[in-house]
Amino acid sequence: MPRHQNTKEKILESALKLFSEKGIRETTIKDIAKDVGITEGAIYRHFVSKDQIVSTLFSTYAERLYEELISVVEEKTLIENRFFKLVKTFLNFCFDNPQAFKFINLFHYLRAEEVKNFQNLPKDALMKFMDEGFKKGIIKVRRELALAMVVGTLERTFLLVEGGIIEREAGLEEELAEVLWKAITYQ
Amino acid sequence: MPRHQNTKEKILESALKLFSEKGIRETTIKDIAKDVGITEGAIYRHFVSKDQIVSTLFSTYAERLYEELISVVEEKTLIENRFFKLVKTFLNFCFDNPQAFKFINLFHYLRAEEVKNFQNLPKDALMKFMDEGFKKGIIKVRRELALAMVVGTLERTFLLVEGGIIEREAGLEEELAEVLWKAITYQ
Amino acid sequence: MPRHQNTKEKILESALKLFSEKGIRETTIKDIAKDVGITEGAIYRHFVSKDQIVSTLFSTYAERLYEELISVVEEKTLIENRFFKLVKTFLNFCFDNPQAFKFINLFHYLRAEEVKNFQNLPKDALMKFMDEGFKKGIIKVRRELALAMVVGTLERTFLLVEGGIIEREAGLEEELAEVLWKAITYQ
Amino acid sequence: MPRHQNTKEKILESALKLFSEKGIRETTIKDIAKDVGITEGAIYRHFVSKDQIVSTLFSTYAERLYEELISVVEEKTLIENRFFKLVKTFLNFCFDNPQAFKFINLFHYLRAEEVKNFQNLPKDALMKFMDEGFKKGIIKVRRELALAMVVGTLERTFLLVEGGIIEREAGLEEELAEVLWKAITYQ
DNA sequence: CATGAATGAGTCTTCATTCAT
DNA sequence: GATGAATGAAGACTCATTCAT
Repeated sequence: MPRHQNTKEKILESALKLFSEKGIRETTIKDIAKDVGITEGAIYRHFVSKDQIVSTLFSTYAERLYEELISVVEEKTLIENRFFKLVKTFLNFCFDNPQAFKFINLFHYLRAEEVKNFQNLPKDALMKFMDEGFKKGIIKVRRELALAMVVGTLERTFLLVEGGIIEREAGLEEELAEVLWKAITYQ
Repeated sequence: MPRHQNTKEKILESALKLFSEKGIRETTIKDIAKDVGITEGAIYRHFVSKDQIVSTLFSTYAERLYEELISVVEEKTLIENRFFKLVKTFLNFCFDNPQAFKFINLFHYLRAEEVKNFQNLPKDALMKFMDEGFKKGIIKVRRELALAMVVGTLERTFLLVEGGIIEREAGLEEELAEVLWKAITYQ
Repeated sequence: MPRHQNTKEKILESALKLFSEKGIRETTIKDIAKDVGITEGAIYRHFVSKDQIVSTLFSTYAERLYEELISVVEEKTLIENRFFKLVKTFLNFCFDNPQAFKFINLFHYLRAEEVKNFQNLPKDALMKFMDEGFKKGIIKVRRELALAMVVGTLERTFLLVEGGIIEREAGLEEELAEVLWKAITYQ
Repeated sequence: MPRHQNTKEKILESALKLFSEKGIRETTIKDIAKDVGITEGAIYRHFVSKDQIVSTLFSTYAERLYEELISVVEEKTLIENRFFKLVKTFLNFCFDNPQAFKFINLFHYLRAEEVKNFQNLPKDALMKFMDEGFKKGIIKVRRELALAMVVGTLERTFLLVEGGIIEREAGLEEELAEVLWKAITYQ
């Protein structure tokens, strides 16, 4: 009868892994419990419901990505430098937390309405950046399209890397950042 | 949009609607039957299982989009013209069949492994195009990144339109096509 | 695989029996299903929840007793005759539906608050009678106490018969009616 | 009403309150522990099981009421006086320990069989009294019915007071005692 | 004595699927 | 082809009880 010190963390970890691999509904509490190495009932000492686990994961990781992005956006450096750093930060987050990133996307698909209840979403940070660039006349494409382009490209790149179609090699971030920067700032 | 030809079609139509709105697992056979206006048992006259409905929907729509794209790719016209037409075709498909497009994406998230069993996926058509453009030296960005950029941008644009963040106005397709074309062909 | 014509009735019957014998919470859906001869899932084709079974039983029997009592109360006969008939009706109901009567009492103990949502409760019929008798000056004890006396005595008599302490012999109703009538109409 | 002497007493107090308010099965060990201000495990330092708490409460209060009643029954005073005192004692117990009285009744409904294992139940004291009165020719109604009448009336009066239908005013006991005494001793 | 995490056996409920009609 | 009652295998959640600390 093991007594873990950090069961709550382990539950979140296992849940994230399973949710991102199989889907939320298709992952059972039993699956999670088994992965953690405890019994189903024990889960409920740490979370009141499966849904709370789901919400906790979403808000945790969505906010974490937002924080990382917004701190770059708010740096007092040249906008172009910040853009390059932003792309790097975004992709690093994806590759460092592939399960979290997939889960965030899945959550958006399955709980579109619920997403609106959360604040500080990653796209808010990026939108702020596009806003600034557009107002300063540096970004030429209107900010919504610039957002779609940057987020869409980075997200799809990540998925293609995951799918084995793109190889993750050094310099990928710079390559993408450069292409994207030109794309949104062309004269 | 076909109108209630026969029961089998109606089932697929209702299922697609519900799957895209609520998710696959969260839509029951009863939900579908009720939406069609028949009873649960009747569904099984037309499909051997819920899973068959899911697979049928995926292959139908993934293939339909592929067909539309490949027919443009294989046209004997100037590559730039084909690119503009490709963007238009892709976005038209999304906006004409938003449920189908959302469902295809959802399927990719929940059944990543299964997707590999299908042939003629939309990305294959686009990949073929990028391949040609890259070999001809017109597309400068390597084809995988060009694919990520185009697909990602278009997909994300659709989602932002759905989310009410981008407005769908006339000229949107041209605007995007232009930006994307420049982005992947910059010298 | 038997197909019953009146499964819903059988469920109510089995549930009433088990609830009155063991209590509501201590009777499981499985117990009921087993008693009916079906599986647990089948219960839910007829009732949306266990609670609906409970409520249905309460309202059915509470109302049935009320109907029987009120029809006597509203007869156009001598008040004393009506009283005798009322006692007989009440006891007959108890002895004919001992499970229902026990269940009604149990429900009162466990769901006191919920009882207030129901209309046409047995006590309302009796209260109406006491009211009339008191206003006419025939019943001397104030109506609330008369109600307590009559209901309390009859209920307790039933329970003592059930417990084997009182024997249910012919004339019991008249004996009780006589004593109670004297008790509430003494000069 | 004793005030928090020791943990064991506090547990019994909280359990009695919760059982009478919500029911036995619907009150959890955690509920009790929280009400006492300790944790679940601590309960088991004082009682081997939830059931032991239940039994302890029943025997404690059933016996307490029995003791109070029997001591009146066995007084060497005029039978009529003792009857009046008996009614007062019974009602006082109800009003002073409403939770205990409700719990005793609930226990009777849910554990009818088990009740037979207990000795010195309240009704035994009253039965002894009725027996004496009947043998002496003072009580004219046979003792079982007299018991049903007295217990039923008092119990129902208590419940109607609890339900807000009868007001508990000074003299209520005498009023009831008088009516009941006449009822069981009429010529 | 007390804590509270964990167990494990339920309990209610859901739902894809079957099948008698 | 259609119906809808029934099955049966989960699934989420509960809770009395145990036990390491």
